[in-house]
Amino acid sequence: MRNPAELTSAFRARGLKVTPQRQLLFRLLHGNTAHPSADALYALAHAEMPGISLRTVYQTLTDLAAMGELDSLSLGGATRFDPNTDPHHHAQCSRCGALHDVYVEQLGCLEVRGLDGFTPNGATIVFSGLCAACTGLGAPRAAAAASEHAPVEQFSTPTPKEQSP
Amino acid sequence: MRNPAELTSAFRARGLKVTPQRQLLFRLLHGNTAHPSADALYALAHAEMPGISLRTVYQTLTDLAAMGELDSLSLGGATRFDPNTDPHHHAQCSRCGALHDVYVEQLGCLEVRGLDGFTPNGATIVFSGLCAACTGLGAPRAAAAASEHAPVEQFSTPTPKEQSP
DNA sequence: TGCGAATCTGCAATTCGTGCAGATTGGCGG
DNA sequence: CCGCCAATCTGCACGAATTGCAGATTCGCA
Ligand SMILES: [Mn+2]
Ligand SMILES: [Mn+2]
Ligand SMILES: [Zn+2]
Ligand SMILES: [Zn+2]
Repeated sequence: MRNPAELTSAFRARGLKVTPQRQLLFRLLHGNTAHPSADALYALAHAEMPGISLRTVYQTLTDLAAMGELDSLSLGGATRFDPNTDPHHHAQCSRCGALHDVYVEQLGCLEVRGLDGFTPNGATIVFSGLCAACTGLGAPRAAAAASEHAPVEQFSTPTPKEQSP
Repeated sequence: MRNPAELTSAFRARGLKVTPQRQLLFRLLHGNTAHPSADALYALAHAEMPGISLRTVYQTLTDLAAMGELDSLSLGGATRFDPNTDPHHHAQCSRCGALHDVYVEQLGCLEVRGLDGFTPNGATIVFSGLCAACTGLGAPRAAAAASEHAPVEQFSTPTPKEQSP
């Protein structure tokens, strides 16, 4: 999603008002890589603005998502919001639930069977496993971890050439 | 998941009882490719056994999933259950919500960046688009259809050689 | 500065499940 | 075939995550 200043313009342009509640959320979301839930954002927002309502957080997140400034992820449990709208995928820790961005290339080499008649418009990939912090710790926390038959695939990692943000 | 007769043995073996409610659900689920929600199954079950409780449907689905006889899918909205536990992926229609099985090969050729420290255990792919029945019809029904920035990738389809079920 | 549409906030209502407790029943032992 | 009792079932309360409402406020243009 764009920065707070740009969002301010974008909102005004659409006839939407720029309230202090919205400005706070713009700020809390910009560059946020935690993929927070509405509740998590409410906690952050509430710390800086005790009077803000959870309802307003939901409303603003919905608006931003509708404007394409946020992606929303339904992975079981509360919906998580993502300010990073670049095409990318995710890796979710089955123990702590943390979500990390993952960039996947060469999607074109996949051989897909069963799409007969279905017109794909995009695909979402979610890797499941243990995050760095949880590796080595006990079993998964959530119930939905009955993954005994999960295919342990191996994925190639491209040469880690420099990145230019 | 296994057939009703095998499940009956499996349940008895675990000290679990085989009640008429469970037998009915075994039958309704076996070979079911609709990826039904608990509610949908309850509707089917209720037609044949008016007295069955929704609670029992939930309970049985949970048990079957825990035994690895069913996979459960959290894709937003109600959890969907899948008797097909072979490793596979899904294509969901953004208009009617229908889910179709999709088999993906060559996962190993994917170049994945960002998994630093994360230990992947498996991946789930969900293709989004329009199913055969909905192709040509209006826009998506559900709200979560703000997919203006969805990457329209192209996937290769392997030679449709015969299948031997 | 004023006004009115857009917002905000608090709370009721929904949707999807899960926790409980009392009434039933499957399945083994006698 | 009979009885027992743990495993189940059913109905309902409760909880989490959202969404619908309505009255009180406030942003932003005139
Ligand atoms: Mn992301
Ligand atoms: Mn399936
Ligand atoms: Zn973790
Ligand atoms: Zn469809």
